[in-house]
Amino acid sequence: MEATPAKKTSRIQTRNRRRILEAALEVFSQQGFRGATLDQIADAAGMSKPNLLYYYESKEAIHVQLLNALMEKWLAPLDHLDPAGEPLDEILGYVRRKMEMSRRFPRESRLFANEILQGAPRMHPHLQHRLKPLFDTKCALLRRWMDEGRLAEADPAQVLISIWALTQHYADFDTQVRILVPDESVGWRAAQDHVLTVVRKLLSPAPSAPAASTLR
Amino acid sequence: MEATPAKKTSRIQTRNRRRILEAALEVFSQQGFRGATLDQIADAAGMSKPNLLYYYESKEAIHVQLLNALMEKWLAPLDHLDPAGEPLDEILGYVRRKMEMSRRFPRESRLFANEILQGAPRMHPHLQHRLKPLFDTKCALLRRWMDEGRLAEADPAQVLISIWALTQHYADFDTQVRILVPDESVGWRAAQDHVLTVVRKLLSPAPSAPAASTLR
DNA sequence: GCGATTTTTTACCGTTTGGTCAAGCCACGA
DNA sequence: TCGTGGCTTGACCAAACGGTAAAAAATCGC
Repeated sequence: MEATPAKKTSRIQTRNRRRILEAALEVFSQQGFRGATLDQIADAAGMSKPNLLYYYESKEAIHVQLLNALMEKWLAPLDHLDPAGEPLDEILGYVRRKMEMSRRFPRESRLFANEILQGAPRMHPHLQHRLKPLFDTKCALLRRWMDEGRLAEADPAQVLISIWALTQHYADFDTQVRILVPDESVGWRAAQDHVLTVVRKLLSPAPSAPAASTLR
Repeated sequence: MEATPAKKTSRIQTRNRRRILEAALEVFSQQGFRGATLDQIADAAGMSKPNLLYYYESKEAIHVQLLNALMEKWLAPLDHLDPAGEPLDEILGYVRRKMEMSRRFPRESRLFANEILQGAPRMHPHLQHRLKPLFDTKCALLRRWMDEGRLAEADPAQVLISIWALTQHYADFDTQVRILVPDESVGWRAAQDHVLTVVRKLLSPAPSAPAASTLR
C-alpha cells in the first residue's frame, strides 16, 4: 500500500473554495452553464480568473461540484417522508419543507431548473440512479396509504410532481411572481398557506375513514 | 409627407424569416440567450451566419422577436376566461388550454422559463404592462365568483400562479418527468386529468350552492 | 529569520463569439 | 437577352472566451 499522499486542505483553501462555490452558484443559477463566464464567477468571488482555476481545474468542474452538492440537499426532504407517520401530516410536512427550501435556497432551485431545462446533460445519470428509485419508493408508499383509505385516491407520481411544480415555481419564477404579487412580507406566508391548502384538498381522504389529521 | 418606402416582403423573405425563428426557438429554448450561438441557429436554419444577419440585425433582435410573438400566444388563453360563463367550467377550460399549450408548444414554454429564470431582462416591461393588468382583471373576476359562492374561497392570485406552475411544469421539466414517469402515451392524458382534478378539488364550491358544474 | 511550500498575479495562447464587408449569385421583369 | 436588385457567401475582424505558464508574493514550519 502506498502512503496516503492526502494533503490536508488549508484554511485558505476551504475559505476560497467556499467563496468560489458561492459565487458560481450565484452566476450559474442566473445564466445557466453556457451563459456563465469564468470572469463573472471570479469577479463575484473577488479573485482573479487564474486563481479560480488553481482551486477548480475547469468551469465544468465547478458546475459538477455544485450539482452534486445540490442533489443531496434536494433529495433530503423527500427521504424524510416517514412510512410510520400519519399520511396527510407527513405529506403536508414535506410540502412545508419544500416551500422552505424554495424560500431559503432559490438559487439552488434555479440552478436545478436550468439544468433540467437544458435537458439535464450533466444530471441525467444522477436523476436516473438516485432520484428515480427514491421517487418510486415514495410513490409506492403513497399508493399504500391510498389503498388503506388514509389518503384520497390519486396518481402518486402525479401528486409528487405537482408538489414539486407548486413549490419550486415560487423560486424559479420569482421574478414573475414578484411583479404580479408585490406583497413583500405577506407573499411567502400566503404562498405557503395556499400550497398547503391545495395539497390538503387534493389528498384529504373521504370523510368515511374516522381518523382525522392533527393539522387543523 | 414622404411616400412610404415599404418594400413588400418577398416570398423568400417570409420563408427564411420563419425558418430562422423556428431554428432560434429550438436553440434559445434549450440554451438560453447567452448560451445560444448564431452558428447553432444558422446551422439549425440551414443557412450561413451572414445570411442570418441579413434577415435579423443581431442575435438580440431574433430573441426579442421570439419573445414578443410568444407573449401574445401566452396571454391568449387567460384572456378567454369568460366572466359570463360558469365559473368552474371556465377555469377548468383554461387549465385544459394551458395543458394543451404545454404539450404542443414546450419550446415556447421553455423559452419563457429561461427568460424568467434569468430575471426577465428583456421581458420585464412586457410583464408589467401587459401581463400584470390582465392578471389583475382576472383576479378580480375570480374574487367576484368566490364572493358569490360559485367558487371555493381562495387567494385568486395564488390560484392563477398555481395553475401556471402545474401546467408549465410538464413542458419545462419534461426531461425530469420523462425519467420518472416513462409512460409515453398515457403520460399526457394522466397529467391533464390529474391537474384538472387538483384544480377542481381546490375550487369546487362547498355543497351549499345547488348549481353543479357540467364538467363531470 | 529562513527555506520550502502554497497562493496569487501578470502575461499570454488558441478558440469561439457576434458581427462586417465586399464580392458573387440568382431570379425576374423589360 | 440583359441588367438590376434582392439574396447568399467566403474571408475576415475585434472582443470575449476557457485555460496555461511562470514568476512574484504571501504563508507556514522550524
